[in-house]
Amino acid sequence: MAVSVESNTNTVCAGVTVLLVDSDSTCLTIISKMLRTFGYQVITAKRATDAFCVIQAREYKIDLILAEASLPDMDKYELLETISDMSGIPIILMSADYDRKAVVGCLFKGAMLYIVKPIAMDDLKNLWQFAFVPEPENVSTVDEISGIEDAPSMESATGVDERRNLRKGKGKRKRSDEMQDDKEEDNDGTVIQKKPKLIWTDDLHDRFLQAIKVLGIKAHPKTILELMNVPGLKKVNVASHLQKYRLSLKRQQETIQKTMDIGSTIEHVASNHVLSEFDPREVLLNFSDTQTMAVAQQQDVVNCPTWENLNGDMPIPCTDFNQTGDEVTNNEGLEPFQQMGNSEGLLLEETDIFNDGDYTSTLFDDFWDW
DNA sequence: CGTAAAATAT
DNA sequence: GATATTTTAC
Repeated sequence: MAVSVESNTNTVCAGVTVLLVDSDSTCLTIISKMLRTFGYQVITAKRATDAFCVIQAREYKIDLILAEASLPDMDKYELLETISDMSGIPIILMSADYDRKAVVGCLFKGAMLYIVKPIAMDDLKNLWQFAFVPEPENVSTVDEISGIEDAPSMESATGVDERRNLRKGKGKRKRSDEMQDDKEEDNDGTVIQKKPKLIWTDDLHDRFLQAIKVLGIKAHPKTILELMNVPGLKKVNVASHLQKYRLSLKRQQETIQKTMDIGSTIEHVASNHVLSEFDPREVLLNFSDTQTMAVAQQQDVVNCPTWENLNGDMPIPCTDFNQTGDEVTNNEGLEPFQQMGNSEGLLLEETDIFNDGDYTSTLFDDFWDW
């Protein structure tokens, strides 16, 4: 990494490679552009897991990481800890909220700097300097001082952990005006991370569908979960999704009934449509390779119409159980998800797509308020 | 444990 | 205001 400190402002940062991590496409684009005008080399990632792939692949020598603090798939403390464990690359966080506690917490957890969005050019101009700050020898014991709870370890790669369930007494939910950030404070002052919301991406949903295809319509959450074999996915997640799935099935069936009542002429056409064979898309679920990341990002948008693209109604998946409810029994020797690789790509809390302008990313609430 | 319904979040 | 997801209650 040759850093040329030239008098030309624009090339001050030449040679410094920044890994930019932000789930928000617009942020990613804008900040990336800004960085490049200063001469940074920029690699982008939309999720923490993607960032980890880039780091671990070591295809690039990354000098600096600039990451959004509230990534959908991992909380900031865990992010800091994981990255410093695996690379020691200096990390700079950014966030739209000016939360002093979060800022200080992140600094104690090893962040070099915490920038509050919106990001200005001047914020980025001198960041390259952090690439040269030597790593501190012992980072431990900081936690005791700061009183910040240990971030969960990498075992739960998705940032989904049980700590919330360990709380004493399930008191009432917090009022929404207390639930600003992704954390809350316990009565002893311990900062507790909230579980990010799980997002059922097309891929995750496909996996769910395939599990159901194998298990039959009366599959139960537990078995579905087992068959799906997605790290970090919880039974409640599946149960909830199953509930919604059944609802949408019911709705479909009802509308079908109606159309059949109206005219018997179209009857057979309609049922043919509904019962069309489930489309087993080729193996697309592997997010663990670096090379698939770009593909994955595109897939999020381009993929076949399911669910999100269908106004909230789930697609009818397969013929095996639609009408009869009979289970499918040809699952002998079937290991449907074996070859799909471990799907690390659990997406939490926020899609990286701008979906029909209904909601824009929270990161840009500053600019477009509702 | 599973499901339905209520609550919350976005 | 709708919908997706979580939490609660049974």
